[in-house]
Amino acid sequence: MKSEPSEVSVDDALAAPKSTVAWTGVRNYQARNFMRDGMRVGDGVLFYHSSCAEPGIVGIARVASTAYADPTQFDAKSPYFDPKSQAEAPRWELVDVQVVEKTRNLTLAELRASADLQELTVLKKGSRLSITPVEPKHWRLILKKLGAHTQL
DNA sequence: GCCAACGTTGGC
DNA sequence: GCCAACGTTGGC
Repeated sequence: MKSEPSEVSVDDALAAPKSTVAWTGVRNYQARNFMRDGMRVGDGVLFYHSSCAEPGIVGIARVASTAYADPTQFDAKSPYFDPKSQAEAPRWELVDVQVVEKTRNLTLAELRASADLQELTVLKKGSRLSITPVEPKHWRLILKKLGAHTQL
């Protein structure tokens, strides 16, 4: 899951109550569907910093809730406000994400240089989605490269 | 700031 | 349903 550190960094998430943040602001249907249909409480998450000096995976997290309506879509003052979304039929949903471990920055350059990660969705050409699935084999490889203590 | 590679919108 | 125009993402 990508986050711009200027918005919410892994340190911001760690500093939040229970190291948990609501993953607000996803405004892409495919990414929303991954959260709504593809995630279960306890699933592992790779916390990725994007649009910054050194993009890369900076932490391990877990899905901490099932999907629910993203409140920012109804907040006229929020940059994520969606005037077309109706309270009875919210367009946008989110999950809570709990950081389990802050890791070193496994940089995008390092990911791209890894022969065994070439099929990772987020590395594919044209991949812009802020949320992409990770195959179990890639998950294991990445945790190893991160030197993670966590086993999820 | 540039720009490739998307996704969305809306006229027809 | 088509598709041009526009908007966004995100690395560089």
